[in-house]
Amino acid sequence: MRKQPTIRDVASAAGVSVAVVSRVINEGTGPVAAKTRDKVMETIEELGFRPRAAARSLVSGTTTIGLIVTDLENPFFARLADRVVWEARGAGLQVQLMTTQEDAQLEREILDRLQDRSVAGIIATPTGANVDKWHRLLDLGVPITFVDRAIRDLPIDVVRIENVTSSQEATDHLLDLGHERIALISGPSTTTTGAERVDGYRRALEARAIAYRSELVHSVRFRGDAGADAVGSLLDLREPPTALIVANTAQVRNALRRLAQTRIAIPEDLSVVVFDDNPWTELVSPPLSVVRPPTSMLAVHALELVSARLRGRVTDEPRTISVPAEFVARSSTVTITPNPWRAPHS
Amino acid sequence: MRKQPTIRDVASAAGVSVAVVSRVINEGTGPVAAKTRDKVMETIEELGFRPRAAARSLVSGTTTIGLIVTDLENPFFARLADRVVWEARGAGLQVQLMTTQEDAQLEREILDRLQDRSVAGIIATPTGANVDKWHRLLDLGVPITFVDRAIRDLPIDVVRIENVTSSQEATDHLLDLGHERIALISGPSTTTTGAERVDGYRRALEARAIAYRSELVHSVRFRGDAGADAVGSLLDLREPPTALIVANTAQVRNALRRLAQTRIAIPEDLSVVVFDDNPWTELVSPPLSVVRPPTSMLAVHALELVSARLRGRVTDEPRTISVPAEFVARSSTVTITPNPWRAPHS
DNA sequence: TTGTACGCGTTATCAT
DNA sequence: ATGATAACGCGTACAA
Repeated sequence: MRKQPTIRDVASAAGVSVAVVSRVINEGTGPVAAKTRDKVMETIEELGFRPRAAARSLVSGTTTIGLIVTDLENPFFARLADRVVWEARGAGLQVQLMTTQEDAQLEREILDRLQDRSVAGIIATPTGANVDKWHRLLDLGVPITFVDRAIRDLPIDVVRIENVTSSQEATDHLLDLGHERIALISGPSTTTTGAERVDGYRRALEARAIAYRSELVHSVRFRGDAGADAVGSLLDLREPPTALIVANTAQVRNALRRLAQTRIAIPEDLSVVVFDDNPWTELVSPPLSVVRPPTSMLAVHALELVSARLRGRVTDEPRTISVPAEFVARSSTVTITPNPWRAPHS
Repeated sequence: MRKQPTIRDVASAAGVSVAVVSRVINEGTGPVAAKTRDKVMETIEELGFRPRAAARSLVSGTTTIGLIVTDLENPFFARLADRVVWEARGAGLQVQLMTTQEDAQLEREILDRLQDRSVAGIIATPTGANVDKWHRLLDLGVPITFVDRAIRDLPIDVVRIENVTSSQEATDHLLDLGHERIALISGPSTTTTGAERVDGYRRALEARAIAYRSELVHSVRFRGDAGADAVGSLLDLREPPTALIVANTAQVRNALRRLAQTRIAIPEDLSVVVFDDNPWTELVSPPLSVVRPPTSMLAVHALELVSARLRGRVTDEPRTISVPAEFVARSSTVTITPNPWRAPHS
């Protein structure tokens, strides 16, 4: 259990002053004789000296950015986090990852903690609450970028999916196949993703003059098993849907599990489209038609935004970058057929 | 862009000394009059003062532990990370998450960085390299716990799965079903998980006096598409296997994808068992028989170990905790049948 | 080119 | 109960 050598230890061991050692470490900050530098480098190596980040960030700034996602079990966020970490490395930034578990109170604590750590920037998927905390961080000059979701009236950069278009496209696909009773399971209407996907769905319907039926639309929470419940009530409908769009990434698994427990055949009885960028969606049977969120793109853009503000001027207007999601038609969606499983009801 | 208030700002605003403010913040470190404390608390609230972690950790220690996993795209690690973060919160610890991408060089950098940050402890899935760095950290008195994998001859706590038993159990299951040509795709033999799972497989075979055939065993890397390649060469065998165990968590998806691209029917042509704790394994068709790693348990134990060393005496011998994995039989494994798809070859 | 000395924000020690 | 002040480890004007 040896004590960490300090810059002073190195200095005295090398027979120079701390200033010289400092200049050797952060090359370019001042002149150092080649010979002296070699000597210093050597002793640094020998003693295994490493400048402590804490002391360093006390005088200079931090090179750590905070990354806030809801939870890592959602493959969408897992991949997002993975990409952000990777990209950050390229930019010489550390990443402090935190998860809100979709809990506003937990998010509060996280934001406090990030402030304590004096992070240089934040990339987050906000719960929607804690506007005061966001304002405080903003006020402190911390560059912030929201990913996936946004909060209204907050001057913060946003990188998002083109939700309306994506949802509309998915709905159109089903309409093209002849479906009219199309169900939608989306996120909470308080979130931008939840609301906008319902909006896109609605527009697609309107364009074909098909009535919007509220009993077919479920805006459910991300946590819990609400996706399964929604499927349940949809199937219990007197006139069940012939197609289903699961636009709530976090609830895709639950919805599918519930479907698997019934006698419903996909796609014969029910065509299904899900919002998910998960490799498993093509491994299930039948392979699922999906709206694939451009996860990597979101990560890249988000990091670019904070990174830019980190270096550049902060006077810029908040920017919003919308990335289109790709619709991938697979085998879970087919032309509407007379619904055999509805027979028993009649 | 306001500057953060310091403890001095609070002190002068409240008309007291910094010492008092400090004592108010870390209650219990010294006597403070109730009246004074209220006054100080009030100004702290008013100014929005928060003690900076950097300055704090300069004099005291850190409350941050480093968590190193290979990558977040592997659901196993994603879940592990999620649980560790959660448990850590309960213990009042922050988590600094880093990913090695299975790259030894990257791991080196990460370990350096963790040292720079003066982390209070480390939980890691080591690549197997950088023994010198681990030794240094150990030497510095940093409590370390390895999860899932271990490195020989390093006095470090380990939380692991009972690999030999798990693998043996999976193999036994297939043997019970009458299979004799059982293929195994495992991790690199340089990793404990890779080697031990082959070992368990081997023991099961020996117990039934069935010859071990090396052409049926593939120890492949975690990264890349080696799992698919392995499946390819197994199917190209003159005498293909009738059963397959994919014991390489990271390669399960690739192996299954490759399988899906062929005309092989599961389980009719090939019984399949995979090591995976992923919800999707029961959503595919047929639902897969799996060896389910007790991910949450691993996380809990790992945190307990570092947490214990953090507070307690460091003199203890390194401990190893082995957690059994649960075998879940589903529909992808059946009694061996005459192999119809082998007919064309004969 | 090199060294000295101070500041960063906090905690802890010792007087008062 | 409170206050002054010395660390903690590093960066950096400024002096030599």
